[in-house]
Amino acid sequence: MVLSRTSQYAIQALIYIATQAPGEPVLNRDIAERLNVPAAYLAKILQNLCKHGLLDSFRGRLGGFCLRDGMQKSSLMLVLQLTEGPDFTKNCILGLKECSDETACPMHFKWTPVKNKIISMLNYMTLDDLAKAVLTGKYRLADLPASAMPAR
Amino acid sequence: MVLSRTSQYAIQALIYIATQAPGEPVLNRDIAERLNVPAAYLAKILQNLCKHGLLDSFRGRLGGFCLRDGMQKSSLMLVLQLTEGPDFTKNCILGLKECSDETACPMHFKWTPVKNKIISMLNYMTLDDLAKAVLTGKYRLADLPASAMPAR
DNA sequence: TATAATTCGGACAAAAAACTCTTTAAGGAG
DNA sequence: CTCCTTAAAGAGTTTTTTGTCCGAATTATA
Repeated sequence: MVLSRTSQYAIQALIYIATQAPGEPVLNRDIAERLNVPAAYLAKILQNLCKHGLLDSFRGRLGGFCLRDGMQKSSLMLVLQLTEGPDFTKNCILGLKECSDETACPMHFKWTPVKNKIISMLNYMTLDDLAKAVLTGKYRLADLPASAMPAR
Repeated sequence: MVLSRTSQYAIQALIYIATQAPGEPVLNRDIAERLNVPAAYLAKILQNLCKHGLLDSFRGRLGGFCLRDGMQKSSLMLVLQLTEGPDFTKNCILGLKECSDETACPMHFKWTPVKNKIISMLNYMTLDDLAKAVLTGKYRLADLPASAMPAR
């Protein structure tokens, strides 16, 4: 339901970076390990976020990724527009090319208000908020690794 | 956003069948043409819906597909559980294997109420309702074919 | 300057989703 | 019984998404 793996990885990684000291580059390897996602794939995703200006990257020793200045306040909507495409909220739930108040699919008027709830939620939540939530220790950013699973 | 092509085709086809005279089998070919979707692919989808008891199918002359008795009242939720898998509403938006009120991802408590809106909408809408809406002529079940596009 | 650590970029591979083709079985009508 | 029409079933193809690999470029430090 709802998000591609790429988007999920992107959001997780951005939140993780936002929990770290700002200005201190975070290693792709560390993020991947922490989130338990494939490092090489994650690297591609982070590179893409760099290109779009959300992250800064640094090569060589002491390199890594960090949030570009000000981007702690980015909404999830902004992130998803980068990973899912600029109009991922514009699509008709039944896949019609044309679906608007004037030329509506039979679900349109029921779906639109629900979609608007999703959109406001995504606009409302920022990386900062989510990072703060994680830092309280009450929330999980990734599944526990198998090694941390309780012995059955 | 939200649904696979397979699910979209399934819903469109079911609504279309529900708009036709009950008990009169509808040809796969006709549905595909009407909805402008690949016929061979649609056939697979309809076969699957048969296996799960939503449709009845008949071979040979006068053959085709029709809604199994009573299934006009099926909710979209039921349909989607067949096409997307039985717990497509259970997944964490960030993709965590474990995400519940006790072990929550940082989006969990914001996402859950929105997800519940989606779920009630899907439970609420039935094939019958949607078919009736289409029959008013105010809604479109498929994009206009290129041939029906206004000359530029 | 040499070295080690890191991202970058491109090509490649595997898996999943979307879609096609071909053959078979079944049913209705002449 | 035969012919035509239809869905069923299975294998195969294409496209997209996800994931891997490797060599090159960049940077800090010794």
